[in-house]
Amino acid sequence: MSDLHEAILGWYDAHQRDLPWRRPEATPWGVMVSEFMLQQTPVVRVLPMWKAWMTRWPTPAALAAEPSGEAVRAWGRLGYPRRALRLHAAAAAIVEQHDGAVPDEYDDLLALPGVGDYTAAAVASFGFGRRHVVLDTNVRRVFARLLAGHEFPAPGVTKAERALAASVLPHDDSAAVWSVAVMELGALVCTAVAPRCDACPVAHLCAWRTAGRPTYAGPERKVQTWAGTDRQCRGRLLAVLRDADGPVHRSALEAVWDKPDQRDRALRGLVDDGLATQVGPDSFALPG
DNA sequence: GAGACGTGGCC
DNA sequence: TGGCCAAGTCT
Repeated sequence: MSDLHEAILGWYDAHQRDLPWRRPEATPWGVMVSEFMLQQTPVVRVLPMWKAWMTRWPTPAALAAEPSGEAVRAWGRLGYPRRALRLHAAAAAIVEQHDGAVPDEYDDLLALPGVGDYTAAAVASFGFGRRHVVLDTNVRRVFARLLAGHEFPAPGVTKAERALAASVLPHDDSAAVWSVAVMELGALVCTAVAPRCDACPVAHLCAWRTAGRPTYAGPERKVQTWAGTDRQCRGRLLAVLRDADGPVHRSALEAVWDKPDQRDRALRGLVDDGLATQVGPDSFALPG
């Protein structure tokens, strides 16, 4: 094992967080649910939701047996509620196509709704111990700095970047732990803002640090807009549906957004996306 | 490949 | 205070 691997695996062994989906008793389904919830969402906000979901829906079949609207409701304020819809659809596909067992093959995982390259690789690795390159925002940033000497990776994953990550992926059964260890290093030490190089186990090997931590010079990174957007409007409307016991009247939706055109557009969008249904001339609800 | 898609916390 | 950021996916 190289210095690089020994340093990062050793650091992980000593400093990893105790997260329930990483425990030995965690099931592949538990891993999969955690990966959906963790997409673009901090661990601290996922923890309570994951526990609630695993208690209520300990298997794909349990989730698939309920209406998709219940998944959306139980998603609460985690954000990106289409993830709840897709996780529900993925559970249904697992029941129908895989006898209720989360598939262990990358290609089978990738075919599920809401599962892209990252999630397929993560579930195969962390749920089944298989060997895959796992590229999330943490891993990409760690390798950009450590191996390429850049503060941040390029906006999109490049072939060279994937090849570089593959070149350091262990060939033995430590590959999955290696991937989660690099992710953890990115989450706790090699952070986007104010990285803690003084606490980094591979600072002595880091190309970015050796180069004097040059500031990012690549293409401008996209900034999310928020206030006043359709996205904010959708969030307001869906919150009303989610917090209601049954169908709500149009007036209850009108009360939370004062621009009629935008409100109507957002509501149509929610219906088109399957996050809401119109159940009467002027009433709406979560999908059944 | 750019843009849409939630939410909340931090410095 | 508000821009930035958090284990991405889909179109």
